[in-house]
Amino acid sequence: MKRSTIKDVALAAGVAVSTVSRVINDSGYASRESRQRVLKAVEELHFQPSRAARSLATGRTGTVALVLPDITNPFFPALARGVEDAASAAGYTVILCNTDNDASQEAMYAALLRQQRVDGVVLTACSPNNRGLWSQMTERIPVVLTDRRLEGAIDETVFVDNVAGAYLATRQLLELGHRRIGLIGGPLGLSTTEDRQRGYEQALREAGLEPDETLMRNGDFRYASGYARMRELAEQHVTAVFAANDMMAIGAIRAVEDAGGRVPDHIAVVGFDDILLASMIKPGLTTIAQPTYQMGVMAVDRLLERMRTDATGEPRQVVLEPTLVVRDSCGGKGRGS
Amino acid sequence: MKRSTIKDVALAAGVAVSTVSRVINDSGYASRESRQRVLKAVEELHFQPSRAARSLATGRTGTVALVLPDITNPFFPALARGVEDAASAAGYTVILCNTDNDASQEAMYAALLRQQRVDGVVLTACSPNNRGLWSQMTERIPVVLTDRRLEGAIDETVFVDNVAGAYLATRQLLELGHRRIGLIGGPLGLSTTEDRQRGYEQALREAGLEPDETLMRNGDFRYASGYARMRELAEQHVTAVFAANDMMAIGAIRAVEDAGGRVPDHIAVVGFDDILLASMIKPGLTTIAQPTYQMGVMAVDRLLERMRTDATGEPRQVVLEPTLVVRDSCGGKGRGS
DNA sequence: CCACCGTCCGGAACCCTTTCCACATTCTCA
DNA sequence: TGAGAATGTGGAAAGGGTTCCGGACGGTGG
Repeated sequence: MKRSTIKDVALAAGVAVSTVSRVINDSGYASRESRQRVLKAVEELHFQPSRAARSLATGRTGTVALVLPDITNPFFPALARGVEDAASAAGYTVILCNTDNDASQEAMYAALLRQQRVDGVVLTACSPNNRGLWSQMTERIPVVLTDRRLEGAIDETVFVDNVAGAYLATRQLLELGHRRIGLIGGPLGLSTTEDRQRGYEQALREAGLEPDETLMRNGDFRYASGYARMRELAEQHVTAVFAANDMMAIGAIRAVEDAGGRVPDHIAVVGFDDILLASMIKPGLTTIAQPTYQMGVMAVDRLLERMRTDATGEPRQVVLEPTLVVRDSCGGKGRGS
Repeated sequence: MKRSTIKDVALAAGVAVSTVSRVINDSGYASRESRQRVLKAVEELHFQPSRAARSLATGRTGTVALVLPDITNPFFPALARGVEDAASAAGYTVILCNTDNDASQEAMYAALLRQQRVDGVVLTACSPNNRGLWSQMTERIPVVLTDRRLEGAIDETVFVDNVAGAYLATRQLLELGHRRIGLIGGPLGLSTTEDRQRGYEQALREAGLEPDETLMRNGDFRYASGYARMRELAEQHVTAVFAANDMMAIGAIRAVEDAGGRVPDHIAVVGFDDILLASMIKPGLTTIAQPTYQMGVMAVDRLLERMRTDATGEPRQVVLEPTLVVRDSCGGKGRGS
């Protein structure tokens, strides 16, 4: 049994294809009479318009791409849900692209998406390397950045104020009396890494402390690197650590415990992201909460806006406010979940 | 600057469109001479064939859908990576569909995917309710099930032997001397729930114990339900618990600790899945490892196979073997990571 | 020398829908 | 009542590829 086309419907309903098209798209005129006949035929024939044909005719695909480093990193699923829910509510389909933190993989996807003619892209770039590619893409297809900036390429962005977040985290530790506070930063070259480091330094300076290079290390946002950097920092006799994301913070906690120490008694830890995990581990992780899901939703909102207006209008930077969530890992007054 | 089409290329290369098509698809004959001219023109004009037009002409979209309950559940990202890597390697694009454990949402996606004319679907069904819909879809589009069965609808499946896994988990606890072993099962109606319960009961019976209804509870695979069920089971004086997934197991551990108990000293816990988290928490979670990533890869393999052969040939059931990973949460000999 | 085959290539039909245009009918209001 | 608007409809072009078909050409074997 072949799939029925708009022609079959037209035939069955005794009208022209153009009339059928008008009815199912609710555009232009159609009498009560023919509308009903068409609807009935559609029903009977189980007609489903072909997306491909429609795309070809309209030049729009009803598809947006979500490009991110690795969905396996617990930060991204929440973002993905936000993107998908918002896109799906607006009638769009989401295609998933994991770049695996690999610039060439990312470049491959960029090419693919051009060919696919996706209507928009939500991008968390894995490195600045493909700046050219993406900025070139923006000329045709709206792109909005989440989580990270991509300097000099795309200015349509949605993310939290990372400087402020890191500042909050560090100040929390300072207020608890810590003076030797280590930093486990993210990978070099990412705006998030830089911003969070800046917030950290800013808080220190404000407290009259000079940032100390020997207390600052860079990880790769993964558990194992948090664990390893913590070991190194322990030797520097830090009493507290701010980790640039929760996975590394959790790694750090485990490193302290494995070395026979206790968190927060011997070393206090604060993270960044507030992934689900943060409240499940023991001690509960004090961290900077990002409205991650919301970020995904807003990214799509901006995308839809730009798609509607044909990408005219100034790019906009949406900045969300991070908040401090106090749990047990930093000690002091905190006694949260 | 408009996008260039195959016609532009043909013009630039001084050949017919059909020749261009033959060259870029590497099908049919083309002389060295014209091949080079075409390739040069493609290069110069930055020609990218339109996916939509191609789909329309060939009837294939180069797209597979990944339908799952919720990417936010840490089990699924690994699966998703497997699916995406395999699909992408084969030149396919993955579209992401979160059903949010909602049958009507799932039905909505089923309809959408029909319209999209995806070439295949990797499905983790959220309930048996849409059995009809999916089995109907299978007539046109290959569907392979992962993680869960969908009785009487689709027989092309890839997942682990859940009975064996649960059996392993329970036997581990039995061998450590436990006799009052609680079960925190999954939601009713899922094959995984049933199978894991069966494996649990089987191990008990084999040890001469009769499964005790009062020690068996059902959760929803989420942390909070693990926590809550554990509280109930504690009142039944269990000395060990097998939770049907890791998230609930972690909830259970936390419940024990919050009640002042210790894991595994007072109550031993074994989970199922071996999500990344399992090795990061303290105590390390003893659990049944599933080759989740691999599952995704194999699902796509099966899909491609069925797509190639036009879905003829008997559906196949791929059964992967789960393995026991011993860490700290069950006590005894285990001293893993 | 002729028949046939393999190679090469262009023309045109086809995939399915949207949309523009033209025409016909009915309404509305001066 | 008649002009012009509003409404309803069908035909056909357009969108960008793939693929079938048939013709041209050169080589090979009988």
